[in-house]
This record gives sequence, structure tokens and C-alpha cells, in this order.
Amino acid sequence: MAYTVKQLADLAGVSVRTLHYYDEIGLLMPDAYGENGYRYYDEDALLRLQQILFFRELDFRLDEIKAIIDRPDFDVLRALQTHRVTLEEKAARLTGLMQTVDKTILRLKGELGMSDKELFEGFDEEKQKQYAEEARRRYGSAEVDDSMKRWGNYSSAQKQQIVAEGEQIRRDLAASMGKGYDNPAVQQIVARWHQHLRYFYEPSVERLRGLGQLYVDDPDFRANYAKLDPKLPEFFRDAITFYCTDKT
Amino acid sequence: MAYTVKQLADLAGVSVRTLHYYDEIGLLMPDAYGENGYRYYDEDALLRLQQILFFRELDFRLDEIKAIIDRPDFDVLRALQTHRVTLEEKAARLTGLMQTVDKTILRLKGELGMSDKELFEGFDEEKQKQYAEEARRRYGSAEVDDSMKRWGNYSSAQKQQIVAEGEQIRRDLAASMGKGYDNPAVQQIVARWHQHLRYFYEPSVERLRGLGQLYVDDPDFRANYAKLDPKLPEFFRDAITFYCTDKT
DNA sequence: TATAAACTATGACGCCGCGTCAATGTCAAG
DNA sequence: CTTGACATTGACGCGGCGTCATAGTTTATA
Repeated sequence: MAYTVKQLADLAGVSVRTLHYYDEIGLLMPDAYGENGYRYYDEDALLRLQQILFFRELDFRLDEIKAIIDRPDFDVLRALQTHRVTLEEKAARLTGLMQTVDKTILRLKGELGMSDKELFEGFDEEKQKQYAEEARRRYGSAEVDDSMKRWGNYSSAQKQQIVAEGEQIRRDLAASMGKGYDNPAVQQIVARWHQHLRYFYEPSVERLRGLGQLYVDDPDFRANYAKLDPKLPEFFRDAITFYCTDKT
Repeated sequence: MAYTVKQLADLAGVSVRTLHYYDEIGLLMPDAYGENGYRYYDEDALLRLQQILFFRELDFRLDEIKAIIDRPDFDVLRALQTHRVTLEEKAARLTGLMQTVDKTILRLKGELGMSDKELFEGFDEEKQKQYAEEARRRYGSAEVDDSMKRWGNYSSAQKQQIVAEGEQIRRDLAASMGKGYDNPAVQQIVARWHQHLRYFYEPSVERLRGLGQLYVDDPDFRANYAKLDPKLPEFFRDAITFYCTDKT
């Protein structure tokens, strides 16, 4: 199914002018030009445009984006995973700014001694750029970044967010408990759960085809994850019950 | 204490060129020029620059920023509070993008049916701009926005974040338990706690001079907040114990 | 006290990522 | 067969600085 410029523009929430420009600089070329000169985009363009938007969101310049996603070894899946971490970095930065807001409010009320320097805490994008620098090297390359996936490597803000995500998934699953394990909505949640687990436990996530299996099999995992989220045992108990009663 | 350009630039994490430019367009003028032509900034410039950076962070244009903070009725405190909400909006948007990342990963793995439209969910800044539009009108005006401060008005992403903040404060307090209530660090945490409570319970926050008092007095509040954060009763118990043992 | 290093100033040009016209051609519906 | 929505290319311009260049001033060190 081919999209015209406006169709794609509306779908992706960008302007027609932007698509023209991306074509002009060779960043996103249409699948084909009609004999009238019209641009027609195919499915591949969707994913490519999505990548472009993600990178743009993370403050990459368009020529950088082009260089990255044109590399023959560019790996979309890996890129997406890196996007996620980088988005979390960005969110954590915003959290830092919120704290600066709070502290400034208290300073203005005279309730808090606050150094001049602290007034500007969180604005700096140094870490951000540092990360991007790494990312520029890493995107697309087959180089593995397992080190980032160890719990100890996350910042506390990231940890909070990750735990919150876990809780959300748990709530969602709880809300879908009645629907039966083979219900597509439930399957989606389970998939999100598998995805989520990658934060903690990479190597044998593939073993997680059966929900909770790892929790049952691996006392080490059980202990570690339970430390992060005290309600997790409950969750697993429920989930396993859920899984078993439905499967048998 | 007067800052030179570089001193201020380093402190705030902006470039000297930026300060020159802000002077040029009248956005941030130095307190005084030396006879050598040097710029010297005073304390007021710090807060003004901080405001500028906050607005810039929220994608306001410099001329808009100038118009806003030059208004005679510009209210820094109110602006800061609005900043906070807007920052949360931004963070929530990033959360949405993370979900799009997750879903795209699953789509690529074939584990999830996902419409083309969903590929671009979260990129749109419409809400963002809509909010900014409101903000432009509201910043500096004395108009009250209490409606935003009711729990029901928060998005679920915001709620998550607010709860996470509460948990963080609780952890911080727990870590400071030994230091005595009059310890400045503890007072800071208490102040953050008071600030935090404004999310839920605006009118009588002033009554919260004694920590936990409201929890003791108001069963309605007790019930409502406990629903949000199951561990809160513990916290209050600890906090009250802490407060009482130290006060008596 | 000489000199180097670090800071300051004021111009002026250039860049990116489009927005925003303008002029013109094409397609689908009534 | 008109009308309106859509398509094209081309050109100009903007915001927010980065990045020189040129030149004066202050501070540290030898």
C-alpha cells in the first residue's frame, strides 16, 4: 500500500514540507515517483521515518541520522533498544529539572539554603551528549552493550522508572486476569513483561516462554528481583496460578 | 557579588556567546558595565537566567520569554509551579515514546499486531503546544490553576511519576532517620514532603507544619493517600514516631 | 617588570531545519 | 467541466546561536 506525501505526513505527524526536505537531502526517499512526479512511499518508508523521528527526538542532526541508518550494518532492533535507554536518560534529566524547580521554590520561600550553582542543576546536557557520542559509535554496530543492561549500571532515576514500569505492567495484567491466557490483550501484556525483564536478566530471557518459569527455576533471580519490587512474589504467584490454571 | 560573563556562563552551563546574544536582544542585561566595557551580572541575573533556561527548555522562543518575564505582574513562584507541571508533561510524552519503542520491537519480532499509525504514537507535540498556549496566557497572571492540582486531573503517567517522587522522599527520610528532626537535611526533606503534598491536598497544606498531622486528623485524606501508596501508613507511622520522639 | 595566558569586547558571516510564500500542474467528485 | 483538494519545484527567511577575526584588558608567572 503506497502513501502519498500528505497521507504519510498526516500519519506520522510531520509536515509535507518536511518530507520534501527529507527527500531533497536524501534522508527519506519515496519508493517511487509517479509519472506526474508524485512521491509514493511504501511500508519501508514508515519504519525508516520512525527511526528518523526517534533520532531527531534525541537531538541528532539529520546528516548524522542519514549516516547512521544508511550503514549496511544498521540494526533496527538494537537501535530501538538504545532509543529506549536514551529516552529514559532524557526523562531522568527532566526529573532533575523538576527537583531544581522544587528547590528553587523553597529557596524563594526562604525555607531552604541553596547555592547559586544548584539553581542551574539539571540543565546541563553534558551526560546527554556524552551518551549520544557513544551512541553514534554504537548504533548499527554489532557491538554488544550488555554492560548497560545490568541493574547496577542504571541511575537511581532510571531505576525508579523501571520499577514503575514493572508495576504498571503488573497492574495491567491484574486488570486482565479474567480474560484467559490466550486472549490477545493478555498476550501483549506478557510480551511487554518479557521485554521489561531484559532490564534485569538478559541471558536467558528466551527461557521465559512460560511466564514465571524463570522465577520458579532460578532462586538467584527470585531473590534479586524480589529486592527491587517487594510485591513481585505476589505477582509471580498470581501469574503462575493464572498461567497454570489456564494452561491445564 | 558580581559575576563576569565567563563566570556566569560556567555557572549556568551556557556559552559566553549566548550571554552576549541575550544582552544584545535585551533578554538578560548585566547589572552594570565596567568602564572597560565588561559585563557584570548580579544575583538577580541568576534567577532571571534560570527562568530563561526553564522557558527555553519548554520550547518557548526568546522573544516570548522576554515578553513573559518582563510583564510587571510576572510571578516567579507561579511560573516555577507551572514549569513543574509542564516538565511532567514532557516526561510523560517521553514515556509514551518508550512505549512506542517497546511495541515496535515486538512488532518487528512478529509478536504483536500493530497498526501503522501506532508506529508514530507519542511523537506528536500537539498537547505540548496546546499546553504552552495556555501557559503563555497564564504565566505571570494571578489566575489560579487549582484545577490542575486535583489528583483526578493527572494523567496516569503523571500519577506514576508523582507516586515515585513520594517514594523517593520516603526513602530519603528513612535514610535520615538517625539525624534528629532539627537537622537541616531532615528539614529539607520535610519541606520537599510538604511541597509534594500539594499534588493531593492543597487547601490546608499550611496545617502541615507538624509532619503527619494531617494524616492523624483527617481520615478522608488518610484513606485517599493510602490508596495511592500502600506503604504510606508505614511511612506516617515512622514519621510520626520520629517527629514525636524528637519533639518531646 | 616583562611577557605570556586568559579573559574581555565588538563585529560579521554562516549554519540547520525547516516555515512560508508563490506559481503551476494534476486528480477526484459532483 | 468546474471546483477544490492535492501535488510539484523554487526561492526567501528566520531563530539561536557557533565560529571565526580583530583588538583591548587583566592576571599569573618568570
